Amino acid sequence: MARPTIADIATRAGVSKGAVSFALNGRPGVSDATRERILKIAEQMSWRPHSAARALGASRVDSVGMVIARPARTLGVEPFFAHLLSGVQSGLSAESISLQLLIVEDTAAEIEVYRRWASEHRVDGVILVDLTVKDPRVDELRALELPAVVIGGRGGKGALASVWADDRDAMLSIVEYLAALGHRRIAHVAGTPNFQHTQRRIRAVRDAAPRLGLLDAPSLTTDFSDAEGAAITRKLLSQSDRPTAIVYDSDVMAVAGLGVAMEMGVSVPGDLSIVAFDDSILTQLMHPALTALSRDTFDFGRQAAEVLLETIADPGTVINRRTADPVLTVRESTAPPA
Amino acid sequence: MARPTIADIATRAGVSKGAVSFALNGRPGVSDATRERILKIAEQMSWRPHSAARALGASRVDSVGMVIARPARTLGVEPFFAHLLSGVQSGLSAESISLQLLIVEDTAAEIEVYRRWASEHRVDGVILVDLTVKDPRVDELRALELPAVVIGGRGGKGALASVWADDRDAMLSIVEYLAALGHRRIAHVAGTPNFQHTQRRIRAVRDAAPRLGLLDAPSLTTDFSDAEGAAITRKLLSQSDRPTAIVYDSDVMAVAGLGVAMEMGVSVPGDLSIVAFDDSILTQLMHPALTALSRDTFDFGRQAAEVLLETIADPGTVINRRTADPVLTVRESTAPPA
DNA sequence: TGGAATTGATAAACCGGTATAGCTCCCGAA
DNA sequence: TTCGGGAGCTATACCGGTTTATCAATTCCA
Repeated sequence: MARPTIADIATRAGVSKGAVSFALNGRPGVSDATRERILKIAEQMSWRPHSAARALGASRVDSVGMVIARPARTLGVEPFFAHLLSGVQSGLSAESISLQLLIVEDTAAEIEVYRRWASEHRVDGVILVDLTVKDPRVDELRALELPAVVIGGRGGKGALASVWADDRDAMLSIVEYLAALGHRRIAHVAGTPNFQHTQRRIRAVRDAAPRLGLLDAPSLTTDFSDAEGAAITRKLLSQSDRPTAIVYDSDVMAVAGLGVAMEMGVSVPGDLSIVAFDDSILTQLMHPALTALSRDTFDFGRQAAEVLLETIADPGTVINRRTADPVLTVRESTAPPA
Repeated sequence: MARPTIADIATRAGVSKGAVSFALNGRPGVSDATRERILKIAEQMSWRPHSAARALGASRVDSVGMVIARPARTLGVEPFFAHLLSGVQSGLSAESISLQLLIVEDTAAEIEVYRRWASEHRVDGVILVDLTVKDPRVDELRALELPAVVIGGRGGKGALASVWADDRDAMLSIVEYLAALGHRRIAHVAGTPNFQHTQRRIRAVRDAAPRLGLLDAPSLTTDFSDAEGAAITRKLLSQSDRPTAIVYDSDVMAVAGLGVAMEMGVSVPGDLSIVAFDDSILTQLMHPALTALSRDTFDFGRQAAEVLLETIADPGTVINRRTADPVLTVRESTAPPA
């Protein structure tokens, strides 16, 4: 028989549907002997619950969603999301909860997706990335009463659950490392200005500058694209008092920056040190290989999944979990200034 | 009222549940006036169908699945999947069908996922990538009676629906281009040997060699990783009669190969021409920028989604749709041999 | 020993839709 | 005038689970 139902099992076992349901879900109401018998029959018939049927009765669908609002063009290159996804899945697979992934163009579309998911009961909760300042998604999700966890940014005033790493400390460790090498003119090619993590990193650079005796430490924002990363690098390196070190907020921009430096005849690390705030295979493929800040992105995803499941189970408590600190991996692109 | 049901609408409109269902689904059974009235009320109450309820009655869940069986480590770098995903989604969004994405370690795990999805009725169909020779997934899916479409490889003897591009012609165009430049010693760093597209590309190179008067045209297989791409390049460039041109089956391997060449003091394109069989931002970030074969991956995904939906609607007919031919984008990494 | 509490099970309602049988009008044709 | 038939709608079964009310049989305790 294809796709048996609990009614089939009940018939075969000579009991009622209810008894079968109790047995399969390990809840009281049947004797151990009967439970044993029912389980064996279910196993034999290779029964599996019909997800829709279960979702209709109990009101959970055993599925969570994740929407990424970035143009697909800038998305693919970064291993970040692939690692994050794998991590999220490993965190979900234990409970055999499935993941719905959606890539959309902008935040408006993303919010639209949340509304649809909520009204169609398609997901039990969602995972948020790229939190911005005064992010409209936070209020929206609260209004929809959709459990959520924010990746990489504290939920802020107890709003949403979150999983985060200390961006500030990480950025400080980079700047301090460069300062210790002797650099005094450090530039920071930052990401999208309204992302919270961008702001935190910019603030970290600004705060550290006087303490470390930096002559100049401008943070220049971009849209995270290789094109803008390259353009800003060109501008920086054309200045009369050009920086001796540049910190990039993503590995892709760092690679683009390296290309510009080579093109302009600026030797790396001789004339310019380069650090990427995010590690991946990309940075290792380059010549010279790039010094980069490594985060355990997989673990990040895994923990986000865990926190989300806890939040779904108990929407009352808001979890803010801090993950392992990122580590600076020194490679060939950094050296003392000439 | 939160989350209204059709019963709520029925009450408000003073009609029965059935009438509401007819009206909302645009089927006969209600007058135009009544339909109008019901639609307006549904709109006012911002009603949306409960996906589980709908899935239970009609037996479709309006959701399709895609499993990628590659270690996450090698996955992220390639923009290929991100573009493919976006394309798939754009093809699905028209019918507001959702996508379940899963990244697993190997084919065994992938098949396990299909079994689960089938028995739990979680998806209406699946999209297959990376078809291998004698792929076990084909028989499995047939046994599960799960509609499927294969991306980038003809389904083979009418088995599964497919969306494919002509790998053979594409590879021929690359080799012919290099031969026209004057290259006679061309190497091919191929991908995983048991992938069907790998075999097709290898065969194309082998068949073209004598016709174009190539002295040597070895195809060397890899696991698609940057590490193996680099290792094989090192070996090739160490030979006494080293190739004057290398074709790589992926952009990541081409980038790794370029790195090795630079490291060994082999100038590109002076001493060595490099072509990547797959384009992305990566190839453009390099110096020199890599000549690469561009495929419209987004469109590929979109068409796969369309074909899958047609297959789900009518499982009888097997569609084999050929997509636009790939185009060779010539950049700085190719030139006549020294 | 009788009544209360517990155990093991059943029948039936329910979740929110879809599908179908059937009922009531109303119109036109014989 | 009557009957057939279609339009418009209702009532109800159904999908495959979960959950609750109910009930009989047993155990417990005073």
